[in-house]
Amino acid sequence: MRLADPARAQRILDVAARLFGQRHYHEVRVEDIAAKAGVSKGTVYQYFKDKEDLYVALILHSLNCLYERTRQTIAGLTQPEERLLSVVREGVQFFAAQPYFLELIQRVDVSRSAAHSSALDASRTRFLDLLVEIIEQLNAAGRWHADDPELAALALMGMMRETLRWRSHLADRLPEQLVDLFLNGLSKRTTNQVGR
Amino acid sequence: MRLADPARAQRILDVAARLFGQRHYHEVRVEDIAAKAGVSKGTVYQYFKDKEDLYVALILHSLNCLYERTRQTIAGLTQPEERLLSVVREGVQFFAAQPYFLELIQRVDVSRSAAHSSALDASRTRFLDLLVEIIEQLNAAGRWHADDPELAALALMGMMRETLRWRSHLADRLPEQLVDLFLNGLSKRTTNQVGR
Amino acid sequence: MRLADPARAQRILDVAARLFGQRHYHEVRVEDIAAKAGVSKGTVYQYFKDKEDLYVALILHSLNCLYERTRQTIAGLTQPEERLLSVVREGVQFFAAQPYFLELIQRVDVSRSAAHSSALDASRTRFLDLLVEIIEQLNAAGRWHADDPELAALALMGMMRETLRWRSHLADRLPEQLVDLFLNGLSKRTTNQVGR
Amino acid sequence: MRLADPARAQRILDVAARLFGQRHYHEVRVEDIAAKAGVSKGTVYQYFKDKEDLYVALILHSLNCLYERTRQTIAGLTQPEERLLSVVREGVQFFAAQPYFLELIQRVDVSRSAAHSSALDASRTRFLDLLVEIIEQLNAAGRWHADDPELAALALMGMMRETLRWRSHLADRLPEQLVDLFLNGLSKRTTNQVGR
DNA sequence: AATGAATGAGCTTTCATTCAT
DNA sequence: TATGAATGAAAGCTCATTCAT
Repeated sequence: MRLADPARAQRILDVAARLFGQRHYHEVRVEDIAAKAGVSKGTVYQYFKDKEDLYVALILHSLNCLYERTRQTIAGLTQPEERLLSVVREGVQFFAAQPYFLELIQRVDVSRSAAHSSALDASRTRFLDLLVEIIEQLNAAGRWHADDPELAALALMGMMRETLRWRSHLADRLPEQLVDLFLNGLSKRTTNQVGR
Repeated sequence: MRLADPARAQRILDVAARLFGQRHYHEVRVEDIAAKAGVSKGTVYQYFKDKEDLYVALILHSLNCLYERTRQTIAGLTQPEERLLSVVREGVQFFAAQPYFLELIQRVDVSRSAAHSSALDASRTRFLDLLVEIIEQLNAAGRWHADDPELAALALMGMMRETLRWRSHLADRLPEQLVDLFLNGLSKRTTNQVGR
Repeated sequence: MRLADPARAQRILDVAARLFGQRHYHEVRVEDIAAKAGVSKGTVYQYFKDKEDLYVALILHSLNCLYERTRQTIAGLTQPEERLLSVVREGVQFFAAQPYFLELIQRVDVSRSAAHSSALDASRTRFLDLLVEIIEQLNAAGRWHADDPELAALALMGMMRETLRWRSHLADRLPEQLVDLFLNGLSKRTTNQVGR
Repeated sequence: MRLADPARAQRILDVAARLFGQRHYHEVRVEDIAAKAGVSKGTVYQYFKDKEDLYVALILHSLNCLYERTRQTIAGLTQPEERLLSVVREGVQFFAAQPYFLELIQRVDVSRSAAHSSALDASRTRFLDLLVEIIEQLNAAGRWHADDPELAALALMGMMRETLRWRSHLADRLPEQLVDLFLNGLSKRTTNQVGR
């Protein structure tokens, strides 16, 4: 039934994204989602098996959007530094536009069902792998070096998340600042500048 | 009369810390906390006004422990690089020992009460200020430079949080790795090494 | 969808009236009301915000019924003595039919909410004013005299309440007896008889 | 154990009288009574079997005080009119001094235990009989007439209760007003005046 | 298909009562 | 005897889910 009316399912997802971002899973009532989406409670259950199903669908859907968009953006770029900046830009832009989603993603632990858990985990890993890949390209280019690319990727994600959390209003310059910090740390460099 | 067992409140706090770390606030039942602490529901309410009070007390208590411990540790150190490493070490150690608490801290948003909110915020800010202070000392020492110390502090916290979340089993070398990454980024440095 | 059964709210009110009359507010469980009304707990809360809301709705509804009925009855009567007897008759009949309600009315003090309190008070005052009005008509007619009409009205209400409380089984002749007592007291009168 | 320390039991009763008068039985906590009486919860249970026992003891005790005081006062009076006025005066004074008690008495229905119920009923009846007796004396004196003395007694009690409830601040003149109303009703009398 | 009334398990919180000290 | 910490039954209320219409 999930496909009865895609536009309607999308509207439900949109509303859910907003509400789940504002309050925690257990604080958002299915009734509220239905009301704000302009449908009835029963309709929500026609498109989604249950509340958790809606929640997981929402996360997977959004993560997928971000992933695909980012993939496309970096496809046209050759320099790993440019790719890195693009990934960060996409991420910052995406989360700044949907601030609630930042919270949402780290609440991946709600799920009880194994199927859901692994789907979520796969989606997360896929995005992380994108970062790891780019870091390995940085290594390969010989201008930078990361002993442990995955650790570096995690660190970068953490930097994005935490600064966005408290600095979302200053998101404009954030990507450059973050990439600079990530690549150069606090070293008093004279060269190796990135991002104009 | 039966005398108030001083260990009892602590045991409740300990159990609560574990459970709130494993599951979300709304998924932890007061009854479970009581049961696992070996007391009755009523006893929990004798020590804490309500569930939120217990929750906030827990966070404040733990944050305070971490803060005080860190404060003491860095008191004896003169080099800002050493201080930085110590703070990260304390943080990593603390959160690795109580993994659940990592989740806990970023759920500071539960509280509806203004009093609680500000207390939590103050506690968070106090720890952040510790980091900012050290970063400013790094600046002052002339060996490093951060344009925006608070942003850098946030970034460092994010790095710690995210890597710990997924690498808590490899916490041993983490502090050095993180400080290296934070100070030097991915630059191919020959000098400015930290952490032995 | 299942259509809202208009009789259902009424059935809940009826059951609530009976139970709140038999036992005190705090001794009546919402679950019992639901069970005796043949609905579930949740249904009660669909029709009424909370227990107090149900309670207040109940009192206001009943008081209003009594008031309207009484107003209509006396509208067709010209003699104040007849009006007085009618009011008492309506009151006695109403409370004899719903004995529990007598208790209910004097428990108007449950409400903590200002809105509820004033609504209840207004409803009470409105009925009292009806009595005061009639007593003033008795004064104006010149056949009777009350120094303090409101005090007299209160006294009459007290007489009704107390006698009904213990004599509800003899409610038939009560209105005439009460009016006689109220108008003539214990005086050994030869004239001024009322109530045929 | 009820007699371990009469002064202490009395203090508990006093406090209980005040609290039970201000709020309903179920809204007064044993803990509050204990605290305001300056004893511990356990001590309350040393003097009274349980909460209901305390409650019933309180009512019986107070009713008894009123009864005995009234008995003594009217013992020296010969005219039934004077006796009547005295009874009303005692009642008004008693309830005006302890306004909470007015509420308390009509909450005699809390008790589940048959023993308690009958004790309370007996106490109530005893006071009512005092009134009935006086009314019969009024009849016997030939100056007044009540067809149904018990009904008249009930009516008088209701008048007292209801007017006191809303006019306790004007309790001074109330006894005379009530007795006048009770004896003469609203008749435009020229004689048969009572109360100076 | 869509609705929303109805359900009832489940949660927080209170408080009379007990009993170890 | 006095205490008050501990208990746990009980009650109010919520909300995900169902299903008659």
